[in-house]
Amino acid sequence: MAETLRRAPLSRDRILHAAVALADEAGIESLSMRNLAQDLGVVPMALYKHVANKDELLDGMIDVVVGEIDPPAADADWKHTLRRRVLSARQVLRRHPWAPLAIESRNMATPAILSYLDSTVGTLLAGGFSTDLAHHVMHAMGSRILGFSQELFDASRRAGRSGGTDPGPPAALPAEVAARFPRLAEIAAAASHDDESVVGQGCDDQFEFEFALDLLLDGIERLHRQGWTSSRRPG
Amino acid sequence: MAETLRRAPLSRDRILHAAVALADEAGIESLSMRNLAQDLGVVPMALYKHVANKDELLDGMIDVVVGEIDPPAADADWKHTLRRRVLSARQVLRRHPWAPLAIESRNMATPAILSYLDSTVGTLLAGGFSTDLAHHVMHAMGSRILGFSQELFDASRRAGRSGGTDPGPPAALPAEVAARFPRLAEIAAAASHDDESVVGQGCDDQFEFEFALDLLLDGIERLHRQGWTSSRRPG
DNA sequence: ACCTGAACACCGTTCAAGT
DNA sequence: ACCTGAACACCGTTCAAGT
Repeated sequence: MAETLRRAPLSRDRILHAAVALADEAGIESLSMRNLAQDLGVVPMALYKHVANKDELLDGMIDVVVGEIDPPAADADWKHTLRRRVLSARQVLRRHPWAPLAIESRNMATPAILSYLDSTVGTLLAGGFSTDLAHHVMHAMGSRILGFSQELFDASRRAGRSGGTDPGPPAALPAEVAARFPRLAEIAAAASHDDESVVGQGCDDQFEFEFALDLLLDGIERLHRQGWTSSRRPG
Repeated sequence: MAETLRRAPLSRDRILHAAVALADEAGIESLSMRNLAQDLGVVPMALYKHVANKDELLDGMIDVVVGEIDPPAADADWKHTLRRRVLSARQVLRRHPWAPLAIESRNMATPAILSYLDSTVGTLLAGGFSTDLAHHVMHAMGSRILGFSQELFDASRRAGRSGGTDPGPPAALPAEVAARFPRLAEIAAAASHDDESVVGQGCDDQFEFEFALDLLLDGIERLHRQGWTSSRRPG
């Protein structure tokens, strides 16, 4: 009897939150129906009463994450509203690092994502954007609108960990890599930008994210001011 | 004897190209060591003489794909050189639609990717960029520098396929989705932009990709002309 | 020494047997 | 009617047996 009372009765919501917690703590590769069931103190097949299959479980997890993003503050202009919301999305994704890949690997937009995108479009239209420009802007922002960093370049920092020990901080690039790719090494060495006290710390992710975000937002603002339409390319 | 002569002897190269072909044709989810071995007319364990494990196989496949990207043409200015190369990368990825997710899911940059990034940095530095600006530009371009479309928004087009039959073209959004997300429907309806003959065709992926690419390149060009440094934010 | 079949430790999911 | 253990059809990879 103690075993059956140990936890609240199973529900879709409890399953989804347990799955998110498992992915957060152990990584998405540890998320199996069997592991999840064990975490919940339940037999694996019990999960299938609440989620149809693993894909639907992942969709539900994505909706949980997207639901954590702050709603748009309606008191500011479109640019600040959008900027704040994207940065909020980024903070959410930092708590759930598995989410970007999970979202990209699903081939269907979930209701929560559609709702998020819809209200973002609303921000643009309320800011006076034509439907035409709003459309292209949504494409141009791409997954960055959900806070994705999509740091391909970040991978170069991890490029050296082939050998055994991993001593010290990831300062610049390993010597062998730096020798083969000298120009990568050159800009990596510039990574300790205006923060003087931080040397060989690697990149400031928040700075890089805002740099790219503002580059896009400023360009979008310029097109908007110029009354851009499809017949004229940006520039 | 006929069986043993049926194919060329196994090699790492032959394995990698067979794996790329399998992923291209049947999808990355069909790529298993067992399926790949069968395609090659070989016992599964034979593969392990040439690749250490499946992760190394994926790394090798990524290098094959990245190797198909045109080298930079050295005769133009940085902007056109970069633009052409990114568009070349995009064409390559369109032939290998599994590659973006595969690249993002690997946590280590492969030699071919590092080489690609290194020569791209070289283009920027040769164009007179400071190492500082070149560094942030690489981050801002992100995976788009490898031709990634990262069309999150594209997913909304596929949002309606829950029911059974799938009749006709994906014209705008399904009625139920359009009703719940009216502003998404509004900009989706604007998708048939200046091409008058195409109605309800969905988005022009190439147009959207170049729109975003040029938005970034134009913004980058502006910063470069202004002699941007870390102490001043873009804008 | 080389190759390879069987085996191991997992998966997601089906299905029939048990209550 | 509901729940669930065993089973099925897969994985990637180890390992020992066979040549």
